[in-house]
Amino acid sequence: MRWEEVDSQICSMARGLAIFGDRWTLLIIRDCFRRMRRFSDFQKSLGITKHRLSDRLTRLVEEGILTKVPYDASGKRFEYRLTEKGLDLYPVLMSVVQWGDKWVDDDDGAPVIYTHKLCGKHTQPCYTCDCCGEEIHARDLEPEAGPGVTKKIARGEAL
Amino acid sequence: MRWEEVDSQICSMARGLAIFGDRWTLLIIRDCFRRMRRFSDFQKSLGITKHRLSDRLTRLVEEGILTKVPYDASGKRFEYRLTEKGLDLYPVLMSVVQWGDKWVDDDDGAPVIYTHKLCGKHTQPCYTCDCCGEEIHARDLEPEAGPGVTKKIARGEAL
DNA sequence: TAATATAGGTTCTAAAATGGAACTTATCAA
DNA sequence: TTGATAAGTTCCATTTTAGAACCTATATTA
Repeated sequence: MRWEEVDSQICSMARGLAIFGDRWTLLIIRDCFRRMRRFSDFQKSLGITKHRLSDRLTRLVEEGILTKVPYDASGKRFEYRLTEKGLDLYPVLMSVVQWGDKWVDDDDGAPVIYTHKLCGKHTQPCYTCDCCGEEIHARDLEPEAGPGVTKKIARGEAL
Repeated sequence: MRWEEVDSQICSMARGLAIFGDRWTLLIIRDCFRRMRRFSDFQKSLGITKHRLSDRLTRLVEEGILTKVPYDASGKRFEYRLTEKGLDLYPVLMSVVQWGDKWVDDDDGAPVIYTHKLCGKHTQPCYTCDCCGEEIHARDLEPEAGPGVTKKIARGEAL
């Protein structure tokens, strides 16, 4: 299978990764969360080639994760800003950061620590059940077919 | 910059993505969480070429995310199983799934829904502050330099 | 006003990664 | 003993990427 076809899987992970699961894309989004907005800033930060960067930004705009906003009088220079769809990637980034803090640490500890603006304390955000509030670890969840599958079966779209 | 060099950044995200932030790797890990363990099963599930799969599995074993366990008398056929380091990627996968459920839905709804084994209810796991328990959204956290940066500065390793 | 710098790209080429198919070696099952 | 299955490896054509050079329009400086 070609990588372009992975989004044909009935799987939210495959569909998500088809958009941002390649080299560089999530790092560009990381920089957006760091308030970076301009072409040249991304380029300096990442060391990615202009060609690649241009390609990735175009795709992120097409996918509705970034918007292009003109920032000078000419209207021909643009900033790239996270949309709501892009901002919603925050948990994805934070979970990668937390895994990295724990497992690819170089013995100095986390490069960045976080204060929760709401409660004012240093926080280690964690994944919890929205019903009981308990932290969720691997295998704590039992999956079953959801409407995205059962509706298709009901319509006779075989699986 | 070459992709291989991204892990030189003092950034847990870059270091994590250097390991699993390319095509296929996270989908292989997804299949591991679905209890898939054998070469041919991964191949059927993903449609990836054997060459690519062999390469990715080797790297995941090298990185300590999977272990290779012989499963027959000959000791020459192996299963691939998640290590603790691999199991810890669960929040990464779940946050991608949740984003996909919300944003690349095809109007039928989530392909998979989850029951929390502990409390027995359907759950939408969410990111919360470990101090106050409130859900965390984009921009709710204030980042500051952590020991992974300050210690390096103290040792005179410029940034 | 001319020259230079900066931003945001595009075009070109060589190198690296990928996809697809064929081949290998060893076990298993009929 | 024949064929099927598992777990790969090797080879080659195609696609993607990195790096550099080039382009165009505005902004700044001399």
